[in-house]
Amino acid sequence: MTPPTPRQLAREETTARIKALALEQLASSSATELSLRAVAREIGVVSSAVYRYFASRDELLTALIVDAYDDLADHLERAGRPDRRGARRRWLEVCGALRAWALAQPHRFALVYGSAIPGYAAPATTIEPAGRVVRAFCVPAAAAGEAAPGTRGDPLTRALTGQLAVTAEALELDVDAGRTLLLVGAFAQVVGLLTLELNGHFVGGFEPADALFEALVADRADALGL
Amino acid sequence: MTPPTPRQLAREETTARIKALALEQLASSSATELSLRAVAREIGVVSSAVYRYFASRDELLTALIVDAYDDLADHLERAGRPDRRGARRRWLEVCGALRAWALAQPHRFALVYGSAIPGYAAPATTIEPAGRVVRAFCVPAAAAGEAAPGTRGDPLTRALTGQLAVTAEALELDVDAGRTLLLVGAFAQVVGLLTLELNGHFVGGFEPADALFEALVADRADALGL
DNA sequence: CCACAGAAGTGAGCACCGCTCTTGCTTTCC
DNA sequence: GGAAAGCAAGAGCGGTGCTCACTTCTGTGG
Repeated sequence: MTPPTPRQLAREETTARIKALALEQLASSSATELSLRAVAREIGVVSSAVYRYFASRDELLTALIVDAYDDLADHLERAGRPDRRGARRRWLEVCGALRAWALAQPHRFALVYGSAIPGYAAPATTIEPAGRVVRAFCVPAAAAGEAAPGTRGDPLTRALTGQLAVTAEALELDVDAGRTLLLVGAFAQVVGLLTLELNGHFVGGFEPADALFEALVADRADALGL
Repeated sequence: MTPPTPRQLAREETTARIKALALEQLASSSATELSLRAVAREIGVVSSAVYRYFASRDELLTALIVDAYDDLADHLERAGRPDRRGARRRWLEVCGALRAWALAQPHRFALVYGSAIPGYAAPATTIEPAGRVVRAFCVPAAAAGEAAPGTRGDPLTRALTGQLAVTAEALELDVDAGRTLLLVGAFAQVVGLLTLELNGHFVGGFEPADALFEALVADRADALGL
């Protein structure tokens, strides 16, 4: 392994600067308003120079998305790390961490869980870090507890059971189909709540939405037998 | 009431044409890509002429959003209209109608429940039709059934109970706090599921997501005592 | 040590965008 | 019939993403 040349170092630093500046700009506007030209202007370089680092605006966006997934996964893993707290407590805190992260940087949440950018098709690069997030979300709730969805005795269809098994497998989670179903449902609920909250659908009703969020998360913890 | 002059008629027709074309364009790209100029080009008019009908791009978007809410609310109301079907069946069909609507016109779903457009702040005009939607979602589940969230005996906080009551009041629903909580949770879950599904987060896991959706909705129906 | 390949940065340019403003034409209303 | 209001046109401003031919810089191998 040859040591990195100064040039490589410079390149990495410039790349990081571009990403940081882009993120900053994103924070004060929105995904649509990310302007390569503005970023270039701010790092004191002509717009076309940025294309040495990112082939297109979409590629920059993708880099930011991957970073966001990774950062979020880190947060969740930290909040859910195994320790003396009980499983319920840990899971509740993971949910809280997810909301805190989303509230602190709504633009990043929108980037990963908001509506798709124009023609933008998420490249395969993003699916692994995206998986890390939902894995971190599920882990504390996977270990302990007995529970099954209350599907009034209707057994899950074979197809669904299969999909659930595949998903659990892909996330390296050792949980049965019923529990996986509940976990996916809980994740969707949290994403939905945050989507609604961040987009102002709760204005006039739930503001702040802290209590609402906590009550619903507690309800899901109960259902999961935590 | 004087009869509408030809000019007024023409104006309405042009307005409708603009909206229709804009929607069409939206369907094949995304909210970001709605171009006033392209719309103008397509109806065979110079770009500045469109500003006689909508003061800005945002105003056009707002009009489309209101239309979308109204259309969705119509669909849900139709799916949930009281009849010989039981409450459970009706509510399940409302959920199904919501998903069907979203799958059939993902761009419109993104418009109303996706991440906020750039600097766009939803004007007050949108909150009433938005309310219609969630009301239609709740109505079939409001009437019958006994159920409470499984918050392990922890009573809801006073603040939350208040918020829930205000919300139920605003939606003209006669339901207690616990039930309102579950309904809001169910709505968030459905929105979350659709957000994830439409943005490709289920690729490789749940595809199609029909069975997943149905199982989770059935689970919520159980919790609601339907 | 220094020439030279390749990387980094430049600047002009293309086609597009939202939006404004002036300038005429047409319809409505008194 | 004439004034007022509505409508469309077209030029223009400042912005966007992206390309390309060009120069400047720099690290390395002979």
